[in-house]
Amino acid sequence: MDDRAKRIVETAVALAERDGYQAVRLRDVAASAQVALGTVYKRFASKEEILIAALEQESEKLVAKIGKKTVPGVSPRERVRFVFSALTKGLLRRPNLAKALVRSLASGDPNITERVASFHALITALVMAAIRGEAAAEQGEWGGDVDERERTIASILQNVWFASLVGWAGGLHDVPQLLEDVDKASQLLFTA
Amino acid sequence: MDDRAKRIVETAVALAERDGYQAVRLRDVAASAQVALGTVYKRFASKEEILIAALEQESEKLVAKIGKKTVPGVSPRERVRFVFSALTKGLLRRPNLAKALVRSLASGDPNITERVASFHALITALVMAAIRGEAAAEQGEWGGDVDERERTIASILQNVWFASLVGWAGGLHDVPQLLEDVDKASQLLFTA
DNA sequence: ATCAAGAGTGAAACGTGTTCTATTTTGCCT
DNA sequence: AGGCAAAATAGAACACGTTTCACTCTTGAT
Repeated sequence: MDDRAKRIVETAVALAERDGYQAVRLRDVAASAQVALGTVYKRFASKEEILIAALEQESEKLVAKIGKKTVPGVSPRERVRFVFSALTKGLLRRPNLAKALVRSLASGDPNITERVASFHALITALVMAAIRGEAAAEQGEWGGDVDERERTIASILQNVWFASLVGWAGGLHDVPQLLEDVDKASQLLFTA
Repeated sequence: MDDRAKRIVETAVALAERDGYQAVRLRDVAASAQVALGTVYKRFASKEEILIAALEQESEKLVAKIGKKTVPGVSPRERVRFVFSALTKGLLRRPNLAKALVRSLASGDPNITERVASFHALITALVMAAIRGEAAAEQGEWGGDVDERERTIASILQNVWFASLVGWAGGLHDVPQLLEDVDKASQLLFTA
């Protein structure tokens, strides 16, 4: 990502953080990033793509921080709870930004499918590491076998988390509720 | 819902079915429903609200059909699979419409929170009936105790289904994949 | 140093969701 | 029937994502 692209994403993040999705007006983004509107569209195909790039950036930061050291907790359930709690709180620390990012993630825009899949993979890796009680591996770092059951559980938990995020973004429930829902799912899945 | 509102929703459904979300141009909806644009906005606050009304209508039809008789299957897992399969196939029989409706459902628009919650409640009721092996009850028809564990499982499955629908809408995976993901979750949850 | 190609720019233009206004129609009360 | 308030209408107007255009600037190969 070149300099201009970085400025564009940064600006979009700043605007989304202050006033949410609709406040990310591309004319403002361009002006504030000291770039012409055409340049924005040379770098990004749409507003969604800018926000997905922002999500990538933010989530990579978060995942790097969380995945750096071994996740605390004596059981998979505790470790998973820790990871989702850290992810959620990290993301939702800036609620307007988070809502905007979740909205893009859930937009169903076919042009960002791959990016969405990457995000899912990133979270899944983190959750699987938590289940095993390891530090999140760099991709392919550990040659070990991938336990299918663990992958399934991680994927289910991630789906529950994602659906809850969407619910939170729409005002359906608050963060403690969200974390409890994920934890209840963990509880059931890990006693199976 | 009065006559005009019905025509508006019907028209929106027809347009979404033919060419998807972006094809639901409110000027066209108004023209095709023989109504002025202002009248559309007197009935519905936004395009999302029209589509959510359509979702309500469609899902109520589906749920009525599916919930009418006792769900077949000898285990909760089988019955749940049947219900989600019926729901999914019923909804996705018109893929463009389904994508548009899922998109509205996932939009995170705070103005439709209640409607989204109703939808969730509807599905949850259906799934809980399937878990118990009953015909889906009318709300409050049976005075029985609400098993918290069953509600939790139903809610988790619904979240997995919803997240998968969003993934499907974005081209992340196909229907068999979606159904298998929900079934895998069932399998784990019901052996707990 | 020159020049062609690509990148960037500012501005206009377009499409569609949403809002607003002035006018007309409708439904109802007496 | 006459009159009035509410609802509907046609159409303009506005906001913002997106596209296009004509022009200028940068850059890298020769």
